[in-house]
Amino acid sequence: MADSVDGRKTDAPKLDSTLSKGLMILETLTAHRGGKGVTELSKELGLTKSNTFRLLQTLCALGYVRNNRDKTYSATLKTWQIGRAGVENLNLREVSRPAMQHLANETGEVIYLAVPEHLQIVYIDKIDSSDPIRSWNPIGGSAPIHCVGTGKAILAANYGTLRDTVKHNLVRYTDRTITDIEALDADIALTRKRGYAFDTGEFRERGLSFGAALTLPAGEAVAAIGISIPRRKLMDGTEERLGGLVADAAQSVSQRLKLL
Amino acid sequence: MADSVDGRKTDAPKLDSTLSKGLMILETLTAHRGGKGVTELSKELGLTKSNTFRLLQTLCALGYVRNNRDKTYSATLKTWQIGRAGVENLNLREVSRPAMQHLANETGEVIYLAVPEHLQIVYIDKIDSSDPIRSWNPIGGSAPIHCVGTGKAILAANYGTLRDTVKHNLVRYTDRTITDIEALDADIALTRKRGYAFDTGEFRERGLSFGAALTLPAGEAVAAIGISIPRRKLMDGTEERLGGLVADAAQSVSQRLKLL
DNA sequence: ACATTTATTCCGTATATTGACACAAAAGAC
DNA sequence: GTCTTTTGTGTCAATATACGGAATAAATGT
Repeated sequence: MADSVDGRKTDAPKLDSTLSKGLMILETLTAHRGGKGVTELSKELGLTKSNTFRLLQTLCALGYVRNNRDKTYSATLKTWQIGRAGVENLNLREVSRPAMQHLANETGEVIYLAVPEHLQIVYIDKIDSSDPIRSWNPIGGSAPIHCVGTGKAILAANYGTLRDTVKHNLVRYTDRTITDIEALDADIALTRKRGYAFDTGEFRERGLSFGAALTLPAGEAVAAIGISIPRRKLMDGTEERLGGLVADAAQSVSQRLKLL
Repeated sequence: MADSVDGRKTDAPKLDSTLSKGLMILETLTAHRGGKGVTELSKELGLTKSNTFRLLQTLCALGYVRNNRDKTYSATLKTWQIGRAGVENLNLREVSRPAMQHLANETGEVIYLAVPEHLQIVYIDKIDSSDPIRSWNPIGGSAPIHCVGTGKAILAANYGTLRDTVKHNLVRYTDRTITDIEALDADIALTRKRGYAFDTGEFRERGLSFGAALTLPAGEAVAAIGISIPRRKLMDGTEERLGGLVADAAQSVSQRLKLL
């Protein structure tokens, strides 16, 4: 009841503490360039030195962590390798690439491929623009689902199951962020009608984005393709053009997904 | 002394079992497309159903695993996201990209970026060739350090510290694999002399590769750039040309690394 | 040389994890 | 439709497991 906002440090509600701690250590180590010492880690995570030490030992034995010769511990690439297998399994990237490339050529803007995760979307692929002023989300990065193009597109496709969950999580990021469920209802309806989602700077003030969902035969959205542009580039007709393009691209990829 | 070759199933020497089991589950789930049931998992890993169940619960609570509505569990992308941060920290990819792209344009072959990990190298980036018959290592994949171009390049740069370790691990993969330490000594010496490593099909019969190391100011190799080509493409002068190119590329990237 | 910080080991103890069993809810057989 | 089998989920006591504190060792700084 106390961890709804923070959700991090937290009293464990009822979970295997040792696994939990081990993963915390892993997270901490991967997040930090270079190694950390035992003491440093234990303080940071509020654990005993002994405990931290033993956890590190097993993480080493399992190959997730390396013990550098200067007595400092750092994460190996194993975590990434394992995680990558997961991404590869949904070979969305491969299937989506051609359409994304086409979009990139056609628009010259940054193209994203994103999948839903909790109430966020995670970018699993992108094609960069040559424009020096361009969107800066890295692959692996995430954004709230209710205020970016890709997210709203996915939301629109699965609104039945998602509406109630997002309802209480409409966090504000900019003036334009939709924080009212009724406004969201309307926006989603519009999205469904025109076939693409349009984010008018609801997450980052100066960054607009378009999105359209990739759907399985069952109709469920598993990902979305998106285009991001700087606000200043928005001109008459731009919205319709980019929106149409991204919708077409998503359509064509969804088509391919059926054949797998 | 029993797990030096295999290193996998293993008798735990003395490690926190719960963390170990939890990570096993995570590995298994990420490796398998689609979800697995708790019974299936428990059988596969030789654990109790209750135990598996509880571990899954905590993995869910921590966001690493999702419980699908058909009662099956599957890995989320969290593992990957976390691991990715680790890769991002060495922003080698960013720095290396231009040189790799140049190599790709110049040669039309597959270009790899690899980092050492234990006695292997892990591919952290690549640029694909349009050639239908091309190298097939995925990003995130790995290869033995002593028989691919990138690996041997790294080996050559850090031979002082690595020689003794690889000495007992010269596993054979093809007829050409170097399994004799003295032969390796000679090959490494040659590599240092000419500035690039040349793998004549020592890992995969039909796949040749070139490699050159990326070194830090201190002289330590942290990664390598490689070119892979099908054996049939090897002609007079090809070796010198590709070797020279990859050496130059690595040189230029190493230069940039100094400025960070 | 001494003081201080850090990594590593030891060990008795209690807590947190475990596995057998029980129950519920599907799935499948017929 | 009922019965059987399989799967997911909860319970609970037993004890093995992981824990924390203190002791040691190694490194670092002064």
